[in-house]
Amino acid sequence: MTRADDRKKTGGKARGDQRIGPAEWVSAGLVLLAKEGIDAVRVEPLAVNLGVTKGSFYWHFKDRAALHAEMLRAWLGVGTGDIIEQVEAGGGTGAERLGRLVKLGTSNGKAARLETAIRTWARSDAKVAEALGEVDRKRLDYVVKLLVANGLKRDVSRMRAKLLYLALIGTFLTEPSAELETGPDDWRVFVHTILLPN
Amino acid sequence: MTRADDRKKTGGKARGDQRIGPAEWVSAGLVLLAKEGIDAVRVEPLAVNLGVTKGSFYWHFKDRAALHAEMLRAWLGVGTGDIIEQVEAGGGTGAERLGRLVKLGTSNGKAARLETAIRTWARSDAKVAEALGEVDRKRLDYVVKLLVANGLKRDVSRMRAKLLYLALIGTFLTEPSAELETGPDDWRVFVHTILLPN
DNA sequence: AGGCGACCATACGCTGCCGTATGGTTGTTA
DNA sequence: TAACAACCATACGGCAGCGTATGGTCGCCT
Repeated sequence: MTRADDRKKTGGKARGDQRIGPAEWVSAGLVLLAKEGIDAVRVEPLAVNLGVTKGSFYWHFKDRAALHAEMLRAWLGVGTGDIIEQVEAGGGTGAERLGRLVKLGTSNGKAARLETAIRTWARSDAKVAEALGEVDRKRLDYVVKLLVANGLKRDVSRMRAKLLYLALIGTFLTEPSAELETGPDDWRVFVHTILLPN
Repeated sequence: MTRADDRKKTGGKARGDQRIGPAEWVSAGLVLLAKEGIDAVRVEPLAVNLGVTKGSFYWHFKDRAALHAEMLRAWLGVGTGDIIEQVEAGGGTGAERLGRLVKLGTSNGKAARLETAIRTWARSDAKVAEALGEVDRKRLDYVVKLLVANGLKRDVSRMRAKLLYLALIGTFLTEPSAELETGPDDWRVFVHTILLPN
């Protein structure tokens, strides 16, 4: 709307505004998904947001569902490996890695909201549920590995990892709550509890 | 639709089908909320579901927002006090009560889905967020009380209660996940971990 | 210069939902 | 039984969003 008007005013020249490709639609879609959920990810509002019209969208995508699918694919790329790689890259002992993992998992409020939206989305879309299950499995396995490296027995580690991971998801959902505000200090205590000898 | 036709076919007599009052709308609204979220709680689909038309709705409610407000009020009635009273009514030691609390909190899959939907709802509605904060505060205080009764120190109890409660909310959100399936046995271990001496 | 493909705007019909207006049907009460 | 209130159906105008059709505007290539 605005940018389109600008282009008209300047005589149709494509001044500073670059073209809108699939990546821009996906990115804007993820922002909207995080804010208002999957069924708020609609074509025309997104078009207004990007300063184009639906004509652009239906050139790059078959329909609304195609965008949703691409959004899921995009999230899977950064949702699984990124954090683990970041933690591993830092090195250090098991406890240090565990601390970094929690810190990375809890510091990004936007990523938390996005993940919650995807988890909610998974309830109405089997494809999303399946993909999310894979992500959960990989993450859980990694946490278990860290706990085992910290001296806990394998079966105990499984339960403790589950408890910690579920609590992490819990904070994602309760993010804007004053009562359940969970800061870095809280997480230090949580990790300490998780690492307690049996 | 169907029931209205039935009534016409039988000559207008109000046979077995009772009238639809505000309570029925609220109840059906909560079912839909649990299934598809707050912005799926729409007037006309609900009307079809209840076998009436919108004419009925706008007699009992001012608008859609009024129904949402009543739904929140209805949930607050059963969301806070009910479980705590049920746990307290059973008596027993602190550990026994804690076990019952977790059992009650995790056994109702429908209540879990509803609560998750309300938590998501709270992100876009300040009134809901405030009410939910109150619920969280009361529940947390109760869990802390149980942990203190079990011999844990007050500050430790606060952290452990938070951890346990967050994990509970986490299971609500991950309910239909095979990877994070959390059964009664898991919860027994969780409670055992929570009760570990510092 | 002309043509071609990539990209976007515009206009259209369709559907689902909101809230209002209005009239019909039921049960109750004088 | 006549009037009244409670309750519901029907019809309406309006808006938002979907997907399609079609034409316009760039850059590039020959």
